[in-house]
Amino acid sequence: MTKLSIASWNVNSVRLRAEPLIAPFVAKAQPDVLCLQEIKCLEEQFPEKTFRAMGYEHFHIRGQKGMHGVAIASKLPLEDLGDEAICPREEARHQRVGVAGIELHNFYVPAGGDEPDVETNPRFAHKLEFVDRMRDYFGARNTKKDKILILGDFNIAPTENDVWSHKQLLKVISHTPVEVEKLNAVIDAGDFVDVAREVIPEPEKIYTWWSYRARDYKASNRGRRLDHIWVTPPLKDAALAKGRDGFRIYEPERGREKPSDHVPVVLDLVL
Amino acid sequence: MTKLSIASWNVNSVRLRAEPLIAPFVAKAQPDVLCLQEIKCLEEQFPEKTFRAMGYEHFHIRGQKGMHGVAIASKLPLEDLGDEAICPREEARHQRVGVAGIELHNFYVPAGGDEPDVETNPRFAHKLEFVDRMRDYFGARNTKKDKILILGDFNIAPTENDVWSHKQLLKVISHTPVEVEKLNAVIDAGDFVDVAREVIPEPEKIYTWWSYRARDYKASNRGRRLDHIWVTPPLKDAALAKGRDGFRIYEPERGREKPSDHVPVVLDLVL
DNA sequence: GTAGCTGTGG
DNA sequence: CCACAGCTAC
Repeated sequence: MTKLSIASWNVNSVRLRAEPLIAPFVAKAQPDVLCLQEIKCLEEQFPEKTFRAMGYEHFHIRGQKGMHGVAIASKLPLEDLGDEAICPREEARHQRVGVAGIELHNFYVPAGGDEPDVETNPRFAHKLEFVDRMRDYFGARNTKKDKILILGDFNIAPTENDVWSHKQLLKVISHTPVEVEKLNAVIDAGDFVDVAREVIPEPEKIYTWWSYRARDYKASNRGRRLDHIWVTPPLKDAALAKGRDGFRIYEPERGREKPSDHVPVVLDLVL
Repeated sequence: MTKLSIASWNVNSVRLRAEPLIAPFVAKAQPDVLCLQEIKCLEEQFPEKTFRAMGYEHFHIRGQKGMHGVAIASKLPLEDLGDEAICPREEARHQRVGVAGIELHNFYVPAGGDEPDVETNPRFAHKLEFVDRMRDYFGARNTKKDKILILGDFNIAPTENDVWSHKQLLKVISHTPVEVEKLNAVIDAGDFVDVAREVIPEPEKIYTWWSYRARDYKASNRGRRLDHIWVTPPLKDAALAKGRDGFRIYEPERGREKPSDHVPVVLDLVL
């Protein structure tokens, strides 16, 4: 019976957030594995020293100049499982490692631009194709037997209670029916358990992201649940063992000085 | 017998420095009049509120979008003496006010670009013309009788001991012979007293600026004296009354977090 | 609103 | 190295 705690956080530039935001968070939350999205730097620019000072010795980084990028910092050794066909390596939106006997996938799904129309907006087309490739990949895996945990910024808020206003967001990318349908197809293809909704059932609202554009994110509270942690059936008991206490959304991080627009989500697995 | 203390500081963006850099400096040094250069904002963007909180109620601002710009914040009333023909108002490099019976000029002399050649570098030509216009202006004034104080970032280090290496800077704009000659012509034309060199004689080194490009400004100490305070003869006794103690260069300001590349210089006048 | 980019200016 | 501008992206 060991506890493994895994965090996911879109930090919107790791170089800007490491010292002032991520380090204080880690001092409190102490996750064993920290999965980041939108690191916005090349691998060689990742501030490893700062993370070593926080107690992380193992790294797996997929970076790009200035945009996107994902990284995993871990207290436990990471096993390189090789690249998968979900997106080209240079897109720096996906990485896969083995940790503590679990296959861990960290995703930064494309945001998709403004217009929810694949004819006029190639970014939206790219987003939908990306999610289709996730579906195809996990559909081809033996997810009923393999211990797989996938997480990250999926940039889609699937249910009515994952957004502040279902009605007002139906035509806003992140909550359009076509995106929601495709995300649910990934769930079905991989037999995934959506941990957040398992421990915090509908109709309770869940948000992990609040736009920078609001003057006071807390007052207007127009959030969305864009960040997710899913597990395959062999990990379901481990993920739900601690119930609601085992899954935490660190909402106060949104209220810090110079915050990310996303907050960390953390899952304690009891293995 | 009243004391009037006047500061000059090229702050390299007043919006960025007001709260974190200028306010703490003012809390210590308490100058009555604060003359700034390179405010890098329009008049309406000047953070007057922050300066009011520091005790300054009177303002005279010459701003431009993003570049250059000079401003005077004062605890004593400022008299608008009107614009002078030294540079077009929109260039935002010069202002003139009356304060405590003194005519005060605040200058931001053009930097002059890289190549010290008027044929190939129009910025250098502009700088030399600017200094010529200073010479012509003060040459036409009755400087033997009028109480005039001029200060600011003159962007010229006149003497060998105003730079870390006379030899290495002879062809570097700020210390070329043609610039030094023209700056000395302003001194002569206005019968000015160079207060710093009066109270800190040669060969002592004096610097007010250290490049951002040095990794450690203090270790390499490759400074230049680009910021000056000069007075006409009727103010000489007032300016020198306190001797060396009356003229201070706040060098530690260069070592702060996010500093300007210039440090403040302050003169106490005994009137 | 925030943070990258390239380019200019210092 | 630093800070604008104007740009793109989220």
